[in-house]
Amino acid sequence: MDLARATYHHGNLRLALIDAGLDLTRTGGSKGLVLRDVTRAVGVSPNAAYRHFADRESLRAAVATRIQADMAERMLALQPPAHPGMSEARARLTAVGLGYISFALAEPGWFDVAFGGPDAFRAGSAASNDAGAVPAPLAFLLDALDGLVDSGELAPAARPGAEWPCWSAVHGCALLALHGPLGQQPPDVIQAAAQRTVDAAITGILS
Amino acid sequence: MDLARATYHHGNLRLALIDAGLDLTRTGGSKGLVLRDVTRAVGVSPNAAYRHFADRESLRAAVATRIQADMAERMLALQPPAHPGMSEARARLTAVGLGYISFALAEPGWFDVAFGGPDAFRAGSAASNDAGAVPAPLAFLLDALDGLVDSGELAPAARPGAEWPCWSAVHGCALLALHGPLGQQPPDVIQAAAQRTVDAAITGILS
DNA sequence: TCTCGAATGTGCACGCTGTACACATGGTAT
DNA sequence: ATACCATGTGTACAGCGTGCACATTCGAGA
Repeated sequence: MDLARATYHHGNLRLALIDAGLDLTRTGGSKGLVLRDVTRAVGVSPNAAYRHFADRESLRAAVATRIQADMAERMLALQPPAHPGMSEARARLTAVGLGYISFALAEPGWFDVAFGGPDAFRAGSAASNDAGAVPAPLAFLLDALDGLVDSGELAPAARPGAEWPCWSAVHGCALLALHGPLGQQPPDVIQAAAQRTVDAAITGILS
Repeated sequence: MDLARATYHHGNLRLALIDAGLDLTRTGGSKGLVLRDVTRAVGVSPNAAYRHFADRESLRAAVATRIQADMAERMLALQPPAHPGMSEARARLTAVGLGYISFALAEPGWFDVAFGGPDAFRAGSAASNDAGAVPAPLAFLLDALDGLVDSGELAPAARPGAEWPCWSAVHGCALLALHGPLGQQPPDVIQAAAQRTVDAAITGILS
C-alpha cells in the first residue's frame, strides 16, 4: 500500500536505513541524520529503526562505518603522483594525507559523520568490530609509515607514535577548512595550506 | 519571590546568562548549553534569553568568546620554559602550541564550545567583533610566527600561510585526544604525542 | 511629580525530536 | 496446522528551541 514498500516486513530494513542515512548525511552531515527522516525515507514507522539499532547514535555509528569504508576505497584509488626527487614511500604517505583532506573537502557531510563530531570516532557494529579495530583510512597511514621505516627514511625507534603528529595535522587541517577560518579562504589558499600541512608533518617526523 | 532574584528586572541578565553558560558548558560542552537549563540556573523564564540573544547559537557564540579570552589568558600565563639549544622564538612558539593542547585537555567542555563543533568558530557579539577579528589564542600563534621571522629562523617568504600547518597540527591533536583514539591512550602517550606533534609542525615549517 | 513609551521578563502554545510501551503482523520450525 | 519469535505499527510522553501576546518596570520629557 505504501509507495516504498508492498510487504509488511521490509526484507532488509537495517541496510535500507543505513543507505538512507548515507543520503541524508551527505548533504546534512551528522545533524541531518534525523531518525524520523531516515525512517520516512524508507517508508517505515520511526520505531521500526529500534529493531535494528539501539538508538540514533547506534545508527550513526553504523553509517560512519560505511563512510569510512567508502573513504578508504577512494583513498586507495588515488595514485600517488610520482614526485621528482621524492622517495616512493614518502610520496605514498603524502598521498594518504592529501587523500584524507581531499575526502573531507569533497564530502563534508560524510566526513562530519565519520570524523567530525564528538561521537564520530565510535564507529562499528558491522563486520570487523574488534576491540583493537582501527578506522579504515587510518590503516593506510600506518602502512605508509611502516613503508618509511622499510625505506630507511624513518628510524625504527621513531616509528612508535609517529601516526599521531601525522593524523593530527591532516585531521586539524580538514576541520579548519570545513568549519574554521581556513574555509573562508579562497580555494587555492586552502589547497596550498593542505599541501604545506602534509609536507610539514612528514618533514617534521623525519627530522 | 524567586530564590535567585528579588526584582522583576534582573539587572544584567546578559552577563548572568553567559556566566551560567560557562558553568554548564564546562562539564557538558556545547551540548550542555541547553537554553532552558541556562535560564533556569539564572532564575528566569526561558524566553527572557531572547531579549539578549537572537537564539541559542547566539548565546553559544557569546560564551565562546569568553572562553577564548580565558584561554588566551591562561596561555599568556604560561612561561615558555627555557629549552637548552632552542632559540627563544622557537621556544615561544612551542609554548603556544602546547598551551593550546593543554587547555583543550584541561577544559574539554570549554574547548568544545570554543573550537570543537561545526559552529564553534563563529564567535563574537562582545567587544572586538571586527570583520577581520581573529580568535584570541590564534593571535599568539601569529605573533610567535612573526617572532621566528624576526629571529631569522623563518624566511619572510615562508611566513604567509605558515599559521595553517601549525594550527592544524595542534587543533587536530587536541581533537584526537578529546574525542578520538588518542584519548584512549595512557596520559604519558598523549603527552608525548602532543610534544611530538608540536615539534614536528615547527620543524616542518622551518625546513 | 506625573505620564508615557521603551526595555525587559512571563505564560502559553506549537512543532519537532528521540524513544518507551503495548500491540499487530507474518515468516519459520515443529 | 500451530506455536514462536522477529519485525513493524500506533500511541504517548517529556524535553527541546522558539513565536506571540501580555505584564512589569525603568527612565525621559511634560
